[in-house]
Amino acid sequence: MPLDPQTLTPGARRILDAAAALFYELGITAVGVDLIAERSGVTKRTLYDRFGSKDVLVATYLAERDQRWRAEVTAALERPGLSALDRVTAPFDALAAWTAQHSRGCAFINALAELPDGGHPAREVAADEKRWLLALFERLAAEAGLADAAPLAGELLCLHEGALVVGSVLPGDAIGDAGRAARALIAARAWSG
Amino acid sequence: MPLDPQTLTPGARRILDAAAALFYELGITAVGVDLIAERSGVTKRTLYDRFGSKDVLVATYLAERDQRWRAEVTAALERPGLSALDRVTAPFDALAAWTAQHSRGCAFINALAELPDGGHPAREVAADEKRWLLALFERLAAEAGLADAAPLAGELLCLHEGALVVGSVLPGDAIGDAGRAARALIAARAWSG
DNA sequence: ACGCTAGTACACTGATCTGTGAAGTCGGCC
DNA sequence: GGCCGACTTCACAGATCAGTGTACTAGCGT
Repeated sequence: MPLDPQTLTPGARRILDAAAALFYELGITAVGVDLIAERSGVTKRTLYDRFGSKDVLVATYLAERDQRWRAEVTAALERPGLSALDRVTAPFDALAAWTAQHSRGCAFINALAELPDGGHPAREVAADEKRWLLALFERLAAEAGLADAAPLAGELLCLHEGALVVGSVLPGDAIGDAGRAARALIAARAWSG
Repeated sequence: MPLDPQTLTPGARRILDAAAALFYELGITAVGVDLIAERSGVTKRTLYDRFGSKDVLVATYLAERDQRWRAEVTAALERPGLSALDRVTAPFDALAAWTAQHSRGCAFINALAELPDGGHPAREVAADEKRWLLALFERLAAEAGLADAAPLAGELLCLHEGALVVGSVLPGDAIGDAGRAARALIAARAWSG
């Protein structure tokens, strides 16, 4: 349902960039297509010619953000010198770097909060991101030889998402807290398994 | 800034009840005052006579939800036969019961996602709820004689909020996962401290 | 009889919302 | 030359947005 963010016309590129910034900072429902068109230096007609609807534009915004976030995590995993156990908590390191530039919390969580309609194309994109991270945690835990990789992955995902939420609401180092807790949970499994 | 949800006229009561259901299910920005008035069997004039603005109505909605949630947690803490360690994870038990009736996630997180404007009266209500829970975790941990109660409380809050988010997005028992992780973190501290 | 509070009825403002229709411009490509 | 894709301009639809003004009614306590 979303467009491929890699194959966009120049106008569509500017539209998506402007929309991404506005959606994230002000909220999806609160931002109208008129504002996006004005901000990207493009007419509303072009916006609809390229994307067809606001819903598709929203889905494409999340799809591109998902691509970038996965690339960030992948890069963190490819850092040299990581032990198998270090790799399990690498997404928390990526998250620390990510949130330094994105202070309004998780775009996917925010989108899900704003778009309760189960049929909205953006919901599937957002849910996919969470599923991907859960599967990644499970794979990394299994590769580290940890027992009960599946339930551990669920626990790590909770810590991860919670850190994202808490960090955007309260002062303090929520991501540091979560990373520390993740290492403690992993250490407990490493001893017993 | 919010009204006292305890001292409402009959009309205001119906308005708040209808608004709470609609805000939670459909989102705050997506719900207009006309719909709230119609749904509560009251004219829009009455809505504005009672609440003054939509923003105050939103803040009052969150304030009442906060009251009810705190009562739920307090009740869970007063169950007989709880050890001091059990009490630390009691909010996770309350959360399990709570989410059985509220499937659209955390009203406060959702509100913060939708209302980026720092001046919105509802933001302070939502942030207060998180601060209260963080302080509660710290108090319970200290009462259980656990070392480093403050950082532990931060970790537990991440697990708690993460469970709320993950549970509303993916299938599976996120709250069970988080509760198990919380007990593991506490056990690790109980041994060392 | 008086005033106070709660609420109704309803028209109305001005702005904004998503989305469309029709016509025209521009450059590149075959 | 001919065509196409990208984009512009502008008007417009129909709905909805938050919020207001005015005039009215019903009940209650004093």
